[in-house]
Amino acid sequence: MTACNTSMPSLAAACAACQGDDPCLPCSLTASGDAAGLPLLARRRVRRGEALFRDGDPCRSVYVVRSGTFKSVLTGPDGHEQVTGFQLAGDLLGLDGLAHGRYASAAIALEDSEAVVLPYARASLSHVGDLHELLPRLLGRELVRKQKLAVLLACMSAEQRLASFLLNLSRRLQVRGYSATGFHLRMSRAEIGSYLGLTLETVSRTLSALQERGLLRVSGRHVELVDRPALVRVFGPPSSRRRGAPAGILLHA
Amino acid sequence: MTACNTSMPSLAAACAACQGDDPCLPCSLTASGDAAGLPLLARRRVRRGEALFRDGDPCRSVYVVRSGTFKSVLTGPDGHEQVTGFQLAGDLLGLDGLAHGRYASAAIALEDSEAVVLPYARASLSHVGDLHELLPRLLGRELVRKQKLAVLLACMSAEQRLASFLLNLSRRLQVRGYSATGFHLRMSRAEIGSYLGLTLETVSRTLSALQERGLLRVSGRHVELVDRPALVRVFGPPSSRRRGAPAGILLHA
DNA sequence: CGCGCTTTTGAGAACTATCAACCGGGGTGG
DNA sequence: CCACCCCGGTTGATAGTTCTCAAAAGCGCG
Repeated sequence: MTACNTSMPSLAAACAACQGDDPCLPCSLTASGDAAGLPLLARRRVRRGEALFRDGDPCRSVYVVRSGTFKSVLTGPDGHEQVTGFQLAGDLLGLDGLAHGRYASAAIALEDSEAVVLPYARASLSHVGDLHELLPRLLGRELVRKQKLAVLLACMSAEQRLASFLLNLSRRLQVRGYSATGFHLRMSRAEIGSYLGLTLETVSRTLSALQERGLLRVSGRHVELVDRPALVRVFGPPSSRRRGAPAGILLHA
Repeated sequence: MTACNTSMPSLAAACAACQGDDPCLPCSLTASGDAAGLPLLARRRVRRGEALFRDGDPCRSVYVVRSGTFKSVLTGPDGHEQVTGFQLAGDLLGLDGLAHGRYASAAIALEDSEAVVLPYARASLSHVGDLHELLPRLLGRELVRKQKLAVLLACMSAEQRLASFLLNLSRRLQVRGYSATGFHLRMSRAEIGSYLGLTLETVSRTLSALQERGLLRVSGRHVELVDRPALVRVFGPPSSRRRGAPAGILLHA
């Protein structure tokens, strides 16, 4: 793990979820609110299946996942759900509410989870280190991620989407101190499919196919990445990418 | 056009590109840099095919399109391009550079264009009204747009993608004072396809099909939206959406 | 222990990509 | 001035991927 080059020296210590050289909200924030002389930050416990907030709710805070897993979902009038993201410990939630003052998506806990509340009133924000400083960078990072997701959806095959998803998840778990090769999916096939623009059957079938080829092993929601290089090579031959997608624009990179 | 509820009263006047109730960078900014007591802002002229900036360039400014049209593109090592967006007058460019200090995408002019430079040094930004205040909202808005694009790519058919694209373009042109029913496409079929995750052949075919059904008329790059209600109805029957996509999550909404 | 939900697997259909040929306009150069 | 070429767009035939519908198996949970 590389150093955290955030502009918040008071929060820079003990940054465990800092990925690469990106600025980040250090884990110290999620671990103990009053560390480094910060004011105590409220937390919210959310049980599996419950919502941290719903789309349409007025946005008065953004959140940092402290523990557990969330999914971000858009809900249509007909009740159908579209998953727009999965958030692990250290990830931000609710940034899309900054646009119009109302959350654009709901945050649902995929297991019993906890989140730190970052009130978005200007006065409160100034208290939280240089969050005000940092916010554009964090938002920019989310923007880049959504952009990568859009590219993935625009030009990757089902197999490539799944490989990208698993490699991305693997890396994020590793950064948090979990195994990079064996892990437990907290989301259903249907949720994965919704996120990746595939049906749950295609997700299941594609996982089976990857297993058949010896790239990984799946048993229900447990996944073992057996042959990581081969998984990366799924994107390899430029001709295997649909519509000449730029390489290196991958979720896991 | 509704009122511009920006928090920048000094810039709120003469806001022509303000869409709906979103906060915006008023056209006054793009029209005359020194209006409302602002410092003169630099402009850059970019000729058709030229780059305002390229991916990888250090990000020291964001831009507002003053006139013309741009495309945002990611370029792979193999030279293939992936279009990630189209920007018209008043739209922002370069926000994805705020993440890591380097632009994630290049901005290429689709016609002779001009852009206002907003230096991103803190000192400079403070000069530009409350841009510092406004930035999170603008970024949030971009985030929501990219999210909608991802949803579109995840669960819409080719026909729905095209309809969404055209309706969105129509609305944006209308807001800028152009005809909402007849307009000129500044981008090629290949660029549209790249953006929408389709091949250029499918774009062409789908446009022909929509014309065949009398929903629009196309001749090269000229488009006439003949039956707008029918175009909206393309999304209508929930069963016609792939994978139960949430309605109302459309680009043109 | 049975019920419901998730997952797997199959067969067929639908959609879109791919390959290929053709058309048309605009600019270039003879 | 005209022929030619190049580029963008259109259209056709075909193949491939993914969706849809369907049934059965696995698993957790009351």
